[in-house]
Amino acid sequence: MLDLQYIRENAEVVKSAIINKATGTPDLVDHVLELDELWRKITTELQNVQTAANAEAKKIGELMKSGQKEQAQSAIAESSRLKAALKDLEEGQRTAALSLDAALLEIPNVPHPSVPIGKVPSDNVVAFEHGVFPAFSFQPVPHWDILEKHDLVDFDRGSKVAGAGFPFYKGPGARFQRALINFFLDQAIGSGYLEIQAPLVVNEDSARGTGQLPDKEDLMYEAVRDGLYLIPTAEVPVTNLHRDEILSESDLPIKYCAYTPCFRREAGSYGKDVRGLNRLHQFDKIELVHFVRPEDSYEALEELRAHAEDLLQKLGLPYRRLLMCTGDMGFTQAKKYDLEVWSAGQERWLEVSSISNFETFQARRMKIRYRSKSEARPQIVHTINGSGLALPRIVAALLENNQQEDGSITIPPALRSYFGSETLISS
RNA sequence: GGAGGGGUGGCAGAGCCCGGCUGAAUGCACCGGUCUUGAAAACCGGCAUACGUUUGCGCGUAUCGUGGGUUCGAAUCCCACCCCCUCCGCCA
Repeated sequence: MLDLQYIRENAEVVKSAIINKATGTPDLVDHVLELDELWRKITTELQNVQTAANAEAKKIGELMKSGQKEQAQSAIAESSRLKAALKDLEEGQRTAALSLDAALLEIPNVPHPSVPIGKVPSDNVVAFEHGVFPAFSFQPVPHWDILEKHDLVDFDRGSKVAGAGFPFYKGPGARFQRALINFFLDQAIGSGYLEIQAPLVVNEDSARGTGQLPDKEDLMYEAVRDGLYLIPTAEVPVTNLHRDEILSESDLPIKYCAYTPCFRREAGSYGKDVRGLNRLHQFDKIELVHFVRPEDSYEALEELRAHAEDLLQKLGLPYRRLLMCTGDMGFTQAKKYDLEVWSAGQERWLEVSSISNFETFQARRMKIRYRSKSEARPQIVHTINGSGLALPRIVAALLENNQQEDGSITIPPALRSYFGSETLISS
């Protein structure tokens, strides 16, 4: 959610943002400004009447005390008349506020000036590439063949027990996951993050706070009876951790890392995009979250990005960093990077991390503020988050890139102590 | 599941029975100052949030879990809902 005053003062900027993000019509801005004006008009009038009513009530108290009953009676009559007027104004204000809030929620975050303007994925800028593609003396196979050969993941029984996209990981497959989780967490802790174990369900307020509601409810599994949502990412509970709080400036920056399973309905996908581990309804991810002062947020974005890239480098995975264009970056982000690893068996890039600066967009909804020494009022923090990292596609890329002619898989040195051996072979 | 207690400012905690003098005592934290070589202590002053309005000082409105009601007037009385805590039971 953007600051209303900002929209008033920067209407054209916000309109361009809507156009560049292709997320609605710029008329929304005018609509918001009209509703804002209406709301303010009603509010001013309402407050004037309230002032009169308050004065009258106070007068009555004094008259009663001094025994001037007659004057008190006429004041009571006047007060009753004001009260009737208040009712209509209050109703009008409420209606105006609801419309205004609803319209405001339709306005996307404004992209940072450094974000390229574009509409489609091909407009994203490849900002960085690292590593070399692995060379093979044989034809490398996609990871689903490897998973089957070594019996690492059981998709069919997962389908039976839960549904498509809910696999069982078995033996070395499960162990490999656990190794990655521990490796990622230890790396994050070493970089100064505080480890968090978060609830895997959140309430409606939390889902709204990070922007999953109102319009992305199809993304989430819902426990209707209890009004809870299964988290689509740890970003939701971890960012909401400080909802409705005023932090002290000395608390910042706050950096959390959290491992959680993530649940996504992801309706409407098909084909090779969802083959194997490429896209699942439940997957594991380590999420990194920063709460920072506004002036520090772009530095923090690069810092978090570097932490995520460091993991890929330590795993020896060739990857590239995309700077997402306005049309492909999402509603709530001000700037976003995607990290993609090269998957040699499928010969394609797989997205494994998405790193974004939300500026005040999330924090304003959640009322996460801090007391600043230089400002009289509490300031809204900036939030930044990114995956560090999402497991399934990392598993896919590691299996595909490190496969050997004899069918075994070489484990990257950084993971060996976690996995317990140098190679993965059939048990 | 049974019984009881409670939700007040950054935190702790009065006020509620007996409605107006309470946007709210007091303490802590925090900020500024005096003192000090410096710090601590002591002392003095400031300090809820949001919105509206104003060039500004300021003024106004709302907010004591949420929503509704009674009343000229509600933190305070009534109703509903949400949440938390304690004890007992059950259980990993």
